[in-house]
Amino acid sequence: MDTDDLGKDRVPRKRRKMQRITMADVAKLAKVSPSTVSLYLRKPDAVSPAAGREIARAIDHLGYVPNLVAGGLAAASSRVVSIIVPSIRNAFFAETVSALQAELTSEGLQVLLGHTEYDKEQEEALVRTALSWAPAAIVLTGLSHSRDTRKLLKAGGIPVLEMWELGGDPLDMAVGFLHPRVGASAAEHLLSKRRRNLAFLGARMQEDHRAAQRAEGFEEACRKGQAASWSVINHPGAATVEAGAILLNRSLQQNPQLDGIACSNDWIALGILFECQRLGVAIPDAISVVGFGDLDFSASCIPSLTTIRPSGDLIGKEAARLILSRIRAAAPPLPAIIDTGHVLIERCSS
Amino acid sequence: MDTDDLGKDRVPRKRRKMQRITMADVAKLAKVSPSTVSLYLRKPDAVSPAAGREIARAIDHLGYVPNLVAGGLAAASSRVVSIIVPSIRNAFFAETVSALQAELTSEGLQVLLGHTEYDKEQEEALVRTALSWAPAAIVLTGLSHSRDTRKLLKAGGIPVLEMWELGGDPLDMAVGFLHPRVGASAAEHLLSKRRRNLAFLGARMQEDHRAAQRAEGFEEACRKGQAASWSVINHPGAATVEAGAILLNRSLQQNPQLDGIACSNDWIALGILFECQRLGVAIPDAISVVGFGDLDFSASCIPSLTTIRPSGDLIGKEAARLILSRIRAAAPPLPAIIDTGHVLIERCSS
DNA sequence: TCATTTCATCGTAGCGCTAAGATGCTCGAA
DNA sequence: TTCGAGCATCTTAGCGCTACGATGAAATGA
Repeated sequence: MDTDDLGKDRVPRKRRKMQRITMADVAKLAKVSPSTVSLYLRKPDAVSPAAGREIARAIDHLGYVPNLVAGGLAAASSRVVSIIVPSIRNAFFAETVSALQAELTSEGLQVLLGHTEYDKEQEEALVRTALSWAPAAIVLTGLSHSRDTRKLLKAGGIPVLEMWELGGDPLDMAVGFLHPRVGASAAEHLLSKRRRNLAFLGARMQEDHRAAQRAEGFEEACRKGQAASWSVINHPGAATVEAGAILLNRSLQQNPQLDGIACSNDWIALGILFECQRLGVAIPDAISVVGFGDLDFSASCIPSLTTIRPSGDLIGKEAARLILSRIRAAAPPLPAIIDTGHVLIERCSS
Repeated sequence: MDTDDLGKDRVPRKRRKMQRITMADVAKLAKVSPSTVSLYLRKPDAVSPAAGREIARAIDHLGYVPNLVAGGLAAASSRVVSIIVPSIRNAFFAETVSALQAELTSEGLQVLLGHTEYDKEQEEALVRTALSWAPAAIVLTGLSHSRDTRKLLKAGGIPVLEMWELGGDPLDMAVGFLHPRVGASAAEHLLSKRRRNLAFLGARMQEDHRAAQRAEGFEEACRKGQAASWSVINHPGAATVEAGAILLNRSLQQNPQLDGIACSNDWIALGILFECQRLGVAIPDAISVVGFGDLDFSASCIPSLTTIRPSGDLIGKEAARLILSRIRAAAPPLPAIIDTGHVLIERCSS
């Protein structure tokens, strides 16, 4: 049939013809209206069992996949939680993200991930795009953000959760612990082992200000305790096993009396263990070592590592709990702050 | 009559009054039409410099944040790439995701993350939700998926990329390497070191079938080479340092002649290093060890680890490259397959 | 000179869904 | 019989944006 002849009547614009199966198709097949399908999908109990069965059958038959983009637009909020961490390669954040995601996924929420590489401007850009998705919530790492980031988030009216750090002034919710206390615990432990010449060895502390906070807490405890000498040494690169070896050599050079080391994380501690083995320095006889993180290897290495466990997993779980309760209940924005604390695990390296 | 009718029901429905700043607000302030603003945002070169300046100023002044949800709906495709990996805690995938994301973010694409925990049904559920977002592309790990997953993806009409594995029949694009070849390389290397009683120690191989493939390649090479004896031992739990210790003890018990070990990854290898130190077994004199992964610590541990580097980073970069070219060019769906290969790095443990 | 092309800009119809309010329908009470 | 209440279901108006096609002005050609 030649439709061109009838071309004078209003031709519907050619539009990208998504052949996708829509809710209307399901509705037609189930012999109900689209809104009943929508209702069924959101609150199955609100439709009659008979209609529900029909709809379920139609969905199954057609292989219907709801379009969450359209849903998000209509509902002015999407089933997405945006998580922004410094780096997903970092075992700490990988653990937290993993736990958080497991909890959120089971509630039908998706995770939109971003990493800042410890760059505040990058973070701001990520927050901006995250907001473009009208997420159900935004999770950030730490309490320190650029002024514009704070402004964006305050204007956004979206639940915000800051994790892995406490002690400052959270935008909304916060789950984490006090990093200065971690540094202090390490120092106090070393002092209790009659170590008097201490050092805090950290990496990337110019950017990772949580590590810097641990160093500060360490120094503070040294000052208050009976330490004879103490210092903080930073390696500008990433916190790796190699960095640990470099840091150990620098610190021994600086103070041959050194007998107690706290590390900004367990990778560095492991590097120190290896380097001491290489140098013939006995651990813990000559030097006690305390790590941070309680990573996978910390219990199994030689000697096993005394370390401080921050519970990245618990942070993720608690964060998920707060977010879910906020999303469900639309609770008033009372600042919910959860301190997950830290635990010093004494093993053979101290 | 008409006027009566009009008069009485002109009550506009109360609607969630999003106070959000929209493109129309920007357009009004910049004294252009909304579509010009949209055009400017998508193709800045297509509008006149003068109009562009005005629009940019208006955006800045209002603090306008585009609504990507609406954009995605209108354009029938969102600026999101969905990445599904077994576990983000695994350093391999963390590395790849990180690289992939860095590349995609710089092109304005977001990453929607999911993890399957090596469960095919979980993967199917994730693919389903991923499709609900009408993503610009979907990235999966491995070539092996449930039948429904394959069906969903083929029907989706969305670019699909499978990574970290080659050798099978990809759905669309694939970036990875041949795992059997990795196992074979390890075996050949051990044989070249005059090791004759070999073992492949792996973890979670009932689920991680890429590790199982490496084991198969290892056995195949043993069979073809001059190996006197060989075996494959699996630890059902996760691939950790602890698992390495357990596996070493089991394999020594099984074959005290053992003089060459290949591991399904470097964590296990590290566990073997520690356990050998504990048992007083000299590496590489008594036993040669080859790992897989070339992780952070592999060059620095004692002895430094001979290992096979799979280049998770490169996989991520190449994957991003393929996806971007596909999105931009809407190229015909010729299967693009990239082999990133692997490199054996000889160090002191063999 | 007028027709044609080029270019920036505009008007507007959806994209697929949600949610407020409207509409029936059934049932019990008046 | 009438009236509401209670409930399932439907109608409809957007959500904010993109992309198609139209418009009008300037540039070019014959």
